[in-house]
Amino acid sequence: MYKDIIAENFIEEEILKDLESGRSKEVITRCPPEPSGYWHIGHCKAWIIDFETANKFGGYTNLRMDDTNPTKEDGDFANSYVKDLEWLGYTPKNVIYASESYFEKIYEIAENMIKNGDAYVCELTPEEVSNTRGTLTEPGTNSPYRDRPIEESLQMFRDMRAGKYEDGKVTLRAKIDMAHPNMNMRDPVMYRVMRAHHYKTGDKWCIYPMYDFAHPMEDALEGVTYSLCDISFEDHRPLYDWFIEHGWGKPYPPRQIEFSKLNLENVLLGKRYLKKLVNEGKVLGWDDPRYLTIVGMRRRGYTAKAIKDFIKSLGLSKSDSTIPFNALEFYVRNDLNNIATRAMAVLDPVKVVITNYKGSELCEMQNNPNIEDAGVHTMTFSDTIYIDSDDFSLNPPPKYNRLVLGGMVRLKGAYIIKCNNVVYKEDGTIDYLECEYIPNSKSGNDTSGLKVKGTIHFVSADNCTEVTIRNFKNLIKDEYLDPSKALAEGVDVDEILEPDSMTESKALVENFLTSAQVEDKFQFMRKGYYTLDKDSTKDNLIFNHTISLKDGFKVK
RNA sequence: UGGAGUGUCGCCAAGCGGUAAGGCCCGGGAUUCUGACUCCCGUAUUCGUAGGUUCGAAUCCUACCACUUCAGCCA
Repeated sequence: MYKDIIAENFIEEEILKDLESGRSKEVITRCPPEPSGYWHIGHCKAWIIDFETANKFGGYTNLRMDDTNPTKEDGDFANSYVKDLEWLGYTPKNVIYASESYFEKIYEIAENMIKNGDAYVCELTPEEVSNTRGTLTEPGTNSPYRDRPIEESLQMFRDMRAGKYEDGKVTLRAKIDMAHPNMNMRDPVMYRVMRAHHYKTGDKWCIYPMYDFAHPMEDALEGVTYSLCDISFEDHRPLYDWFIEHGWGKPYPPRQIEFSKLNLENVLLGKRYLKKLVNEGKVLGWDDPRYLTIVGMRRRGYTAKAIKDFIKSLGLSKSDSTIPFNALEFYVRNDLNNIATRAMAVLDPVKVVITNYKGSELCEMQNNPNIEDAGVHTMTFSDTIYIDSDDFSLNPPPKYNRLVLGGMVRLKGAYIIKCNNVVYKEDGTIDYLECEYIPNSKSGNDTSGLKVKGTIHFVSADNCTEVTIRNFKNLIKDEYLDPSKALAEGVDVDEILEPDSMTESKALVENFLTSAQVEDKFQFMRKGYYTLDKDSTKDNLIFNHTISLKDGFKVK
């Protein structure tokens, strides 16, 4: 059944080899978040790989909360993952809480390992453990408790569970090799004493397994065959394999394979920094449209398809890479172009009076010219309209084919107009433009024979509503390609933040937009893509500027 | 002489001994009632460096160089 599968990346190649050699029989993966923060685009890469890989080989993926540290976790996060995954279009086969499903079994495995002489209870303090670990170039030294009798360790471990030791006093350690060149193999801690209320298991446990021990056991107990993770766990693989061998020891063991993580230029992803900005009120929340969290991107107007297409376009490798932000934007525009409803919106209005026209009439407007059956909606053309200020110029640059004094331009979906006069206010600014329309030039019925170079958008005074637009710039100043690194090096948060990265402005939009629902996506013609924000009220619609259209017009 | 990993176009990335895919970005052109979309065309004599093996190497061998990463009772 896998014979006709063609591997498209190194992970799939490895899987294929395993399947052929009989090392594994099926492809079951897991997406294992620790419920301690919101997901961002970096996590997305991992989840996409987990789901797409399993799916390709006819397997499945579980969502498993890797909740082994109660001091950092919260059930609300766990719930958010289920929602995020659903939005991304992935359905986990099972939603599992490691604490709830595996803690008892992992404990049993630990006892067995003690009995087999593979683990011992150590009474070194955290500081002593650290001091005896050695350095990158020097071996560590054995714990004085390393060779205590098995029976003694077993009893002490049971006492640990029974709550007879204070937090931090004792640990269960794997007996491996304190001189191992890989620091992870120098008798790593398997269990620590920690009295903290767990969001799932409450106060049932006062000892909790460490990630390095718990993860492989969870994978094995769950039947996961491929534990795909980012490259930072590469050094842990020997330990993963050691625990599988000494703690599990059954056929078809799970295999960990690592891939490089996603880095984006100029984007802040560090959990603690995102949290800091949220707490200090510098952003709207975890779902701030400037954040690359799943909820943030969603609120901004990015689509799940765009995010997935982007990540898939990157390919899969183990080399360090940092992707320019515009690579993501390409896929956002691409998808939005296909699904966004077209609408007219004037962001900076200039009033235009059509001197040879009275009243109003309806015009048809395609909802989406790229989709055959997207239908049309009507808008009105009348004697008073608004156009955008940058579509009119008194001193036009070369090749400017919008409206100029004495020139003609087409109003998208309506008539060709000619500007005859500019009426000024007392302060010298433009009050309004006097234009004439060409009667037989209506879109769809144009018999004027006129050819105009430009087409601009407009909104009719009798058919428009004022709305609020939220405009975004990158949260981080351009010069900080790696903001997390800058922060880690001590640069102040306020220094790396782009001032005024979110601004509000007003716009005049077609009336039909008043029936838009939150997250509905529109293309404001010739401007960009906008999404209705959840902060909208009946009287004040707020549109988030998702992304601009590409602008091929270059002055000079 | 700690360990592990990575080095192919500005950014990603195929390539798996037979003579450098593709995408993004960029440049040029066509089309256009969105200066969008779409469509053409262009962009590495060269694969971290130096040797070697071979009829033939980005692919094999040797050495070197650069970068990333690991010393939580975090995950």
